[in-house]
Amino acid sequence: MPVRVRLAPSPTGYFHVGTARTALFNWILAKQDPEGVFILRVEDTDPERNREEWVQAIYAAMAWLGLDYTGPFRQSENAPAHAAALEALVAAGALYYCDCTPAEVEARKGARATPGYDGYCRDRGLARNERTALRFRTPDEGTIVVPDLVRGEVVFSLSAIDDFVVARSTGEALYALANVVDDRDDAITHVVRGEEHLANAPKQMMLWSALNAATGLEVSLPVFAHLPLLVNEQRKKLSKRRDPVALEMYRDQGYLVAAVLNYLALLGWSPRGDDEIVEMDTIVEQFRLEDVSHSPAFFDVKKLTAFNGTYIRALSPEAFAALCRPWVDPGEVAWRPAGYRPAWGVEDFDPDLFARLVPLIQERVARLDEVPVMVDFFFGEPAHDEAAFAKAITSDPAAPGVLAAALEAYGALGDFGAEALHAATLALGEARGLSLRKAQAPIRCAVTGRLVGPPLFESLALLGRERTLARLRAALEHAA
RNA sequence: GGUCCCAUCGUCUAGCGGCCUAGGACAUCACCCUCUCAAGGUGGAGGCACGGGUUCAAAUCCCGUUGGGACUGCCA
Repeated sequence: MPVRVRLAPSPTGYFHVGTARTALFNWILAKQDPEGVFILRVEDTDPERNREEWVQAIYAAMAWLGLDYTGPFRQSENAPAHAAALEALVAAGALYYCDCTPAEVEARKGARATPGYDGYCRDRGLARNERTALRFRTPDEGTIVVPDLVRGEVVFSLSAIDDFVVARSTGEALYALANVVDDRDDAITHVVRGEEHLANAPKQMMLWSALNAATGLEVSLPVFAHLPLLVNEQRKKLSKRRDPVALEMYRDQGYLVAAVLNYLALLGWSPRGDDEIVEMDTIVEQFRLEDVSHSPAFFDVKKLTAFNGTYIRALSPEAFAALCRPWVDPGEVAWRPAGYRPAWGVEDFDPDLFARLVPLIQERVARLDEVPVMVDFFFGEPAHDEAAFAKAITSDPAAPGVLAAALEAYGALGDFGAEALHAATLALGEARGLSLRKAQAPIRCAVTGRLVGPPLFESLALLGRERTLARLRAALEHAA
């Protein structure tokens, strides 16, 4: 039987990195089977919380990740099937109407050892009205075994599972029911999702069987796989409210999709051998649900960033330059990080110059959003960082002499190349008893506005004699 | 409270009874390289939560303790 898996996110907020990992694992499973199918099904059955912009965010995130799927489908599209399932289940006596308000249920809970709904309306024989929700009648004793490819067989005690609601008093199906009906209709073979859903599995299995019985169908149950949670430093489940979980944010910061995917794959799983930087083909080849870790994983941005740096350095200069465009080219680009515009204008940007800058910066950034500050002095006047200026120039008694000497030596250079600049600077430093390290500091600050940056002499050569000398002069004046 | 899950360096993990004086990666420290910053190279520090079993032999199996976590909605 071909693998049929699905991602079933609800459009109630940013696309979560945890959702991305779940998507990846599902996608891998489908890829491993020549006939495998990966479905994207947006679970939009809660009109109170869903927003159209969030469903668009799901599509955008999946597109960025490059995980191809069948769909997208929306759970709301299958509403007729949900209604039919409800009807069949009622007819079969698997469901009953309940008019208890949440407050009443809460009140009766009291100090009972097993809270939750107490089955008050089970045998009241209520008819449907505008105040009745539909509950599923669950067995009071016994156990149910959830087959889980990650954890083995998980045994649940039925006494702790209360009669849960499957339809609102408005008649609309709730997640509990809709999810099962959709999985059945989509012929899902493996339900692969986060561990927070583990407790839902026995309910879904019972519903699935009841549905088969009520409809005379014999659709086989899916097998489950509950992935370890992604947690924050406090070891709490990553939350949309307090943790940086929006996938979009990582894209905005200049993380490469390949790096993100590679890192995500390592959360709960690991490739054979000592290399953690691996191609997706290798991951698809080696991945097994049985090998997935059982314990929660901390989403470590530092490690992700290190991976990203590795991926950036592995890029061809051309590919790197192309990926940098949203951050450096003020002209028309297809996409730009939220809230970001280059600090320089279209007329100041020179793509050819940027191409020549690439070798100087590619190995110096771990994220694409670090690029602008490395190259800004090429496309505009250096930012006036007074703290840097004070440190490298004002507070250094030798600085004015160095700048003046550089002005003279650089002006006299026949060839304004990096090597010549290097030699000239070395010489003017030696003349003052300064190491190159000391001598380059005020020059770097005068020309780039910063204490750190790409290699100085290559930068000066690319900047050109005229602009270099102008900035040296300006710094000298500013210092005086 | 109840149900369920989990437990190897700070972090992510390898380990599936002897190959383990526990391997790798990120982070960290030192040194080398060096015009700043990186990158790169070399080396170091750092872990099997605890207590009982089982076994000739346990990080690996069993039980318990402790500690984390998820779920417990007319949300998904």
